[in-house]
Amino acid sequence: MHAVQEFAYAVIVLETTDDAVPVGRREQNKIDTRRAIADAAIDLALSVGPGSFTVDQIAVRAGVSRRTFFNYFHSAEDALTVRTDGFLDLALEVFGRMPQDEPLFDSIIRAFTETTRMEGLSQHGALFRMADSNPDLLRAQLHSWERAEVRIVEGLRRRLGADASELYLTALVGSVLSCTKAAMRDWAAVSHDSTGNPGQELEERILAVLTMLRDGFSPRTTGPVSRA
Amino acid sequence: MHAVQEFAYAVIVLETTDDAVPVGRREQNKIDTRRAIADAAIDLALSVGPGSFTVDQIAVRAGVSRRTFFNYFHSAEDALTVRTDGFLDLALEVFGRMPQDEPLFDSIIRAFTETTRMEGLSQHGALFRMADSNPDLLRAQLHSWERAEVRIVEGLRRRLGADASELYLTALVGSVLSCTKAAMRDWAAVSHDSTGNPGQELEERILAVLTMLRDGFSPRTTGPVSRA
DNA sequence: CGAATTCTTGCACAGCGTGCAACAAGATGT
DNA sequence: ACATCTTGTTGCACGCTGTGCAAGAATTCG
Repeated sequence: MHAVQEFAYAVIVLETTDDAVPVGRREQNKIDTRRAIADAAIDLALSVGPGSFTVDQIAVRAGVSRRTFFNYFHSAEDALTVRTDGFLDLALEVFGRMPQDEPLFDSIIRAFTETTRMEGLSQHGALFRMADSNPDLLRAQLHSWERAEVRIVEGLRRRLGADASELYLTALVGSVLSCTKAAMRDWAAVSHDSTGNPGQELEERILAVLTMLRDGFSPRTTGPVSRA
Repeated sequence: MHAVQEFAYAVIVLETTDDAVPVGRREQNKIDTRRAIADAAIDLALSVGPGSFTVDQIAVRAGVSRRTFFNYFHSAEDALTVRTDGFLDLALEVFGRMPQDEPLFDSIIRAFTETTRMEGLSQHGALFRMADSNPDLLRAQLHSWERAEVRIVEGLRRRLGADASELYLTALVGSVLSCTKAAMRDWAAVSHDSTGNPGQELEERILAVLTMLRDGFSPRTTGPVSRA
């Protein structure tokens, strides 16, 4: 019994008008279920804290059986990484739309900074901070970045062709993601009590740190953004 | 009943003459037990493959109860990261011995390349490759690198003083570790059937990739090492 | 509508991770 | 050497995890 399914028609109409891709009922139900589970997990994590709830509770809240939960995610923490996955997937997609003749690092920087503007960032900060006190969640998030790294390397290989060695590609992408991760961590660490535009603050950090990476690290430039 | 403890005397003598730090029996037993567990886990992983054995099997092989295993490690995969932890700890220690007036990146590069020469690398490659087919082990390893990142940031902060922002530090260390990780992955991927000196091959990769990072990535240099 | 496909669900089961209390081994002081 | 305190080990119990399997329900297809 899908709790989600009650809204199936409405959602289909909305999604269809958006994508103009008439997706079947099966596929749509799976998308909805996945969403419902992820939302339930995030809600729970935000309310009672990460690691303080069971898979059963997520399943109940999502209107799904325990077994079905495990058909979609391997663990409770995995359900909390859909936001991270989504962000990185979107960044990759945006990157794919960049002009091929543009300098590589300009494309990379723009891909990430522009992605920041589209994504709802409200939950990202909280999720990031949770990882500080929850090793399992941290691992899940690290895995999420790792999976994205593989996809991005593939996308980059398509752009650079066979010129670049595998080592160069993985080192480059790994560094870019490490810097982005550092920027998001730093951004998430500052308390977001309605001070300025959060999205812009993140964008500035990403820009700063990726520029630093492009030009080579050097101790003289200690970075424009500093924290107490 | 420690199986390890049978050798307690001999080990103590050896260790004491090495370190000149007379460590108590308690502490020494813990070190031995930890070693025994880790060795048992790695042996099992190498023989039957990762994820194909239980904690009980590790405990039995280490001559320790199941409960004691969990006093030392949180999971079977955690016991497989002691090598990675050791490598990164050693690198940090070597880095700490570098002259303060040396250019930062020279110290970093030398710290890693020299660490490669001291560490027994036989198991590192195998452990790295295992992670490809075992998500849990991959997560554990990623976590290991993450923990090291924190320690290294701290060590670097001590060297750079308060000049460097937290964002700069984490981005720098994260990139360095990502590059090193990429080098080790690339190195581990090639089959090590007695072709040349494995240690040197790894060292070359680390040197290449960290130099690239220091000078800034640029698509013209596609990296000296290429794979089929 | 009937058949084929695919998803959900309940069940069962081995294994995980931890709190707890009893016990053993090492450390400490006289 | 002995009594005592501290610290580490062990077995037990218990709830939760993750997965294979088969039955049933929903969707798709002809």
